[in-house]
Amino acid sequence: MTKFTDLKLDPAVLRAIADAGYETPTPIQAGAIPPALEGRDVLGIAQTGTGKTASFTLPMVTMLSSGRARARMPRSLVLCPTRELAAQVAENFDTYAKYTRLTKALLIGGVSFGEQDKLIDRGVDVLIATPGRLLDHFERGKLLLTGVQIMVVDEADRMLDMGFIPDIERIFQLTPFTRQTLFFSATMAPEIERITNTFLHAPARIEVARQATTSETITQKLIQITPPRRDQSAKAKRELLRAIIKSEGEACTNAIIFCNRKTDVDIVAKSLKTHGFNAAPIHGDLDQSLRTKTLDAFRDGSLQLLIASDVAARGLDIPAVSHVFNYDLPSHAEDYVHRIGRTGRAGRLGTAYSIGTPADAKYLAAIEALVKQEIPRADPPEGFSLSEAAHREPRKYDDDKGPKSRSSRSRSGRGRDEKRPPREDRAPVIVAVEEDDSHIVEVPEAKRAEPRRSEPRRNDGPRSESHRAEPIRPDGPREDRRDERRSEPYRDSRRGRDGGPAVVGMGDHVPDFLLRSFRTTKPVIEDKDSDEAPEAELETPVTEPSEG
DNA sequence: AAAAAAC
Repeated sequence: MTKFTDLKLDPAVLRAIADAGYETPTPIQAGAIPPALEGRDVLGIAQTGTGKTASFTLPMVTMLSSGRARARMPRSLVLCPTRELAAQVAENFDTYAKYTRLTKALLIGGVSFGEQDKLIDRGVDVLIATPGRLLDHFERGKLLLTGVQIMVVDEADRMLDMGFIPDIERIFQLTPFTRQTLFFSATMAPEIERITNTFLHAPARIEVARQATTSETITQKLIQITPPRRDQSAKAKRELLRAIIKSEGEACTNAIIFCNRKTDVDIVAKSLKTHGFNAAPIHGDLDQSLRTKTLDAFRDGSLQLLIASDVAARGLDIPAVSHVFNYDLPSHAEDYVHRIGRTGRAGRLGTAYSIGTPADAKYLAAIEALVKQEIPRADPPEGFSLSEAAHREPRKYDDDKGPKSRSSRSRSGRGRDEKRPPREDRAPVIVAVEEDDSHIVEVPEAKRAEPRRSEPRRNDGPRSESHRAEPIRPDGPREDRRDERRSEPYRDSRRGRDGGPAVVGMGDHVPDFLLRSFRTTKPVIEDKDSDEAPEAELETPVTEPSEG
């Protein structure tokens, strides 16, 4: 098995890796580092949690260790979709560049320009940025990108979701043609494919899925309630959430509670605090310094419950949490996987509860279609009852629609499916979860991937016509390069079966834990009479959001 | 029904 020491990394980097306690690269690292060190472009198709960050950090530190930065001309550039991810990449550089003299700057929004300007002026080897702030600096004339030798795009598909692609294209065009590009995405949506065809040159393509093992340690439960009135739904969900947290007792050492909307993040956080829980919100509308502080508190254990939007669903380096709660079922099915993947890491046990209401039926269907598994149903904690006349048994609404929840629930998956099939360009079913991104994880040989089968694609036709935004490159017209790519051993697996060992990974692998049948377990209630509630619960209801 | 990111 390959060791880091076999990878031609700089001795200073190897020392830092050894200090961090790692010996064996993950599949994405083993696949991406050698071509990166040869100066080739890399297209890494990998999820968070595969050791992706180190797969570009390590070769970058190695390649940049000779040479020196000039004022305002960074030698390399890493683009990340969120501020937290960018900060995390920066920490990664600190870890692996500690025995070198490389300098770095973190350019993210929400913090003042002054410090960032100073660093840029002095000259940095590595610039880590979110696209908006980077372009902001550029437009202010503080930054030259013509010295960029290596450019990394991290989580490209998320950039796509967030509408960053025009910015990314622009940034590509501001950097020299001769740069080396390391490009990472969890999926290859057509738009992503277009970008890579346009800006990557004969990339080595490495594809891996997350390791399945630790997912086996996640117990999933879905608790469905049907509030009698729609405008009571939020309140009922908060009550249920509290009841679940209490029923878990000591087992819940720390948890992330995901909501779909920022307003709900605030409301739920406030509600939990009011009821005496140690809780704090995090989402994109909060001040950056508060975001950082909250995350730090959660990491060091002084904060027990983190209520989060999907800003925290992916990529964030958060220590293993005992529980994940989906206050809302996510509207993007893949986010379910990302969210519950925040628990059950590193072989520890984790529990993921989701709260469902009739309004979430189509989200639930999409999630279960994606993971090809029913989420095990569970009853609300014993003793839980909705306030007012709410019942947990689904019952009909007062309008003339009739009863709809119970019978439609189990079937809704299939039925919905036909109407709205999962988009083809979505992720292949890559599910599972495990170590955080910033660590290098040892993957047992047995867990390594089988080669991905090439999958039939329906329309390969006119797509290539859309590559008109082609920059002029010194190395000749587009056709030439396309031919070159065709003879490339690492080329796109979908275009040929004889590509050799190009693809490493388990892209279509469905982890065992999703295929085995679940036992529906009832929450264990130790003390049946535990009605005792913090006094706050009785007196301070949280203001109901105006709904509808 | 949304989140994220620039001021």
